[in-house]
Amino acid sequence: MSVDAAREKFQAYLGTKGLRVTSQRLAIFDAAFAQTEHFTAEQLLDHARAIDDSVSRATVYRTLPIMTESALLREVDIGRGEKFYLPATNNTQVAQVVCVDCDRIFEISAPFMEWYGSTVSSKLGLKPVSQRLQVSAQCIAFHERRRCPNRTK
Amino acid sequence: MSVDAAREKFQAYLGTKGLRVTSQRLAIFDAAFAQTEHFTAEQLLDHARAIDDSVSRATVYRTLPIMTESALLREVDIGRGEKFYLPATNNTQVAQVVCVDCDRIFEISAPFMEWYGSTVSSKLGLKPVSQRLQVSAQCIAFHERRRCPNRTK
DNA sequence: ATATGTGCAAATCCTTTGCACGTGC
DNA sequence: GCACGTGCAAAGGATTTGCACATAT
Repeated sequence: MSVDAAREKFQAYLGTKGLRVTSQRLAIFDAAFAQTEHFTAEQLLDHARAIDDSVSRATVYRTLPIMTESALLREVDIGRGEKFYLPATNNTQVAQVVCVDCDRIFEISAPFMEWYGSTVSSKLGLKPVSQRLQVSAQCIAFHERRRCPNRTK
Repeated sequence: MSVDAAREKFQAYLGTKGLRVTSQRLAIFDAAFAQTEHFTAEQLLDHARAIDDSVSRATVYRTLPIMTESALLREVDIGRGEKFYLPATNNTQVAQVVCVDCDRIFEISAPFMEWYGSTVSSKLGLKPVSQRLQVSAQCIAFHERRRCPNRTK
C-alpha cells in the first residue's frame, strides 16, 4: 500500500469514527510513514514536530491507538518498557527476533503462529484473538568483541 | 522438586554468590512457593508480609531477580505493565494463553518453540537466547454474557 | 454552534535507587 | 568488623489524564 493510499485510509477511518482530520494527526501520520525501522512514541514525536512543531507528546500518544486500531500501524511490545511501532503490512503473522547486542528488531514471517493459536486456544475453550512470538538472540561472530555487526549507532 | 529441595537450592545459590541468607529472603521464598497461580510483585509482598511483616517492597523487588536468575522462579511478561511470576518447572518450553475476559494466564507446553528460535536466529547469524510465545484469547460460550467461566473473582 | 481536539503540566503505575541504619558471616 | 542487606521515601521512565483554550465540521 502506497503512502498516499494509506493516508486516504487514515482520513476515511477518522471520518467513519466521527473523528476529525487535524494538522497534527496528519503530521503524525506522515512522520510515521516516513520511517523505515521500528520507532518509539518519543521518536515519532520528534519526527512529527519536524513537520509541524505544534505537535505535542499527548497528541502523539492519543493518535497512536487510532492508527493501530485502523491497522495502519502495528504495535510491537518486546517487554522493554517502551513500545515500538511499524507501518503495517497485510501480513500479521510475524514474529520478532531481537538482538540482545544491538537491540535491533527483525521481523520474520511466522505463518504457523495463527494455527498454533487456534489449536491451543480451542483446547481451553477459548477463541484466539492474537498471538505473538519473540526470540531473543545474540550475535555469534562478534559477541566476544562486544560489538554487534548490526549495530548502527 | 519439593519446596524443601527448592529452599535448599535457594540457600545454596545465595552461598555461591556471596549473598546472605536473611529472614526476609526466606519469607519471600516461602511466600512465592506457597502460590499455585501466577503472582505479581505486589501480591508476593502481601504474602511475604504475612510470614514476616518486616519485609519491604524494595526487598521483594531486589529478591525477585535473584530467584529468577537461580531458575527458581520464571518471569512472565504479558505486556500488562506488571510482571507475573511462577515457581519454575524444568520445562522452559512453555507458551501462555491469556484470556482477555478474565485475565487468567494458562501455561501450555510448546516443545517446538526452541526449534523455531534456533531456525530463525541462525538464518540471521544470531544465537537464540530465549523465546516467548503468547496467545490472547476470549471465552466463546460466555462472551455474550460478559462473564468468563474461568473468572474467580 | 458545538462536539472534538489540543497543549500543558500534573498524575499514574510499576519499578529502581540513595541513604543511613541493621545484621549475617 | 565489615561487607552485604534492609526499609523508607524519593526518583525514574513511559504513558495517561484534567483542564481551559482552539478548531474542524
